[in-house]
Amino acid sequence: MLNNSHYIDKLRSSGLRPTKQRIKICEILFNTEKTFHFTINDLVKKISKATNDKISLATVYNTVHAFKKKGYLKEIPINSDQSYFDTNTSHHHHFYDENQKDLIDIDDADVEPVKINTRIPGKKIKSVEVLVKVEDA
Amino acid sequence: MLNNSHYIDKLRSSGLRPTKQRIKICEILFNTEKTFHFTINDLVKKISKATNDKISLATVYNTVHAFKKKGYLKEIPINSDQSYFDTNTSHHHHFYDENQKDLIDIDDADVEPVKINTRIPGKKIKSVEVLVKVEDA
DNA sequence: ATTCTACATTATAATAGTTCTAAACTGTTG
DNA sequence: CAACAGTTTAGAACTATTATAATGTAGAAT
Repeated sequence: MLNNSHYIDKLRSSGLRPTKQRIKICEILFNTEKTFHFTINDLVKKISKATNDKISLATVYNTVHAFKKKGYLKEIPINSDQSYFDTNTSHHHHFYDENQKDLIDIDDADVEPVKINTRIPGKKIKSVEVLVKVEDA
Repeated sequence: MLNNSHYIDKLRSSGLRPTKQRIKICEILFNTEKTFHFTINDLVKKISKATNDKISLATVYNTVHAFKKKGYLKEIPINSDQSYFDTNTSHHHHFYDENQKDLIDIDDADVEPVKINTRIPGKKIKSVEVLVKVEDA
């Protein structure tokens, strides 16, 4: 168990009360060196491994959405039966392995900037996401 | 009611029996000059406008999936509460208007080819999809 | 510190899209 | 035509997600 004061400050400063559920979820999501992708279901499993006090499913959803809204998580647009989230909020694209149903980051240096030479009048670009679907060769 | 023999041939030659439900759905999806995007719900509405003999929801799902498998439709990867399909199966990317929840084709000439300078060993690229999310300016 | 209040959590119900089931039906082949 | 495999169908089942409403709790006010 590491020092949680960092998460407490982070939560408080973004207007989220540092409840023990949110702190626990912060530990699971942000205590790692490497960023990763997960579904709600993945996260629920990680939580039940990491603690004895279970967190209700509704809270997991609420927390993930709150973190997404605050920019601590990104949702990755693939159409799957469930939503994928990414703890790496920096700009980057993804491979999606359709056999393994696994998401893999593409280092932004490995993608030439995507140039869109057209616009929708009255609209501004919010994001440009590249999804490279791969399958067994 | 146009000449359906074209659809009948097309279906038969791809190993799908030309049932009246499938022919009707072909008419709705492929009789237009312009390609378009739709959800299952959109398609069900179109069908009920176009015919009195209703087609069961299960059949609509079955047919759309069969057509997708045969390459007559493409599924567009956005995470929404429902799946979007595209009758334009040629290579192109999309704008997604988050306010209107509307998909708009991007002419392939308006996008510089996306270069991915990395590979996953043992995997081959199946598709490269760019989704440009836009919102009210 | 105790009380207060707005925000959070919880179990559960509700919802919505999609898939499954198994019986009835139909196109195709022999 | 008979037989069979593929197809359609209504409805049930399933799954991810969201809503509900009661209970709990963090932080501020007293």
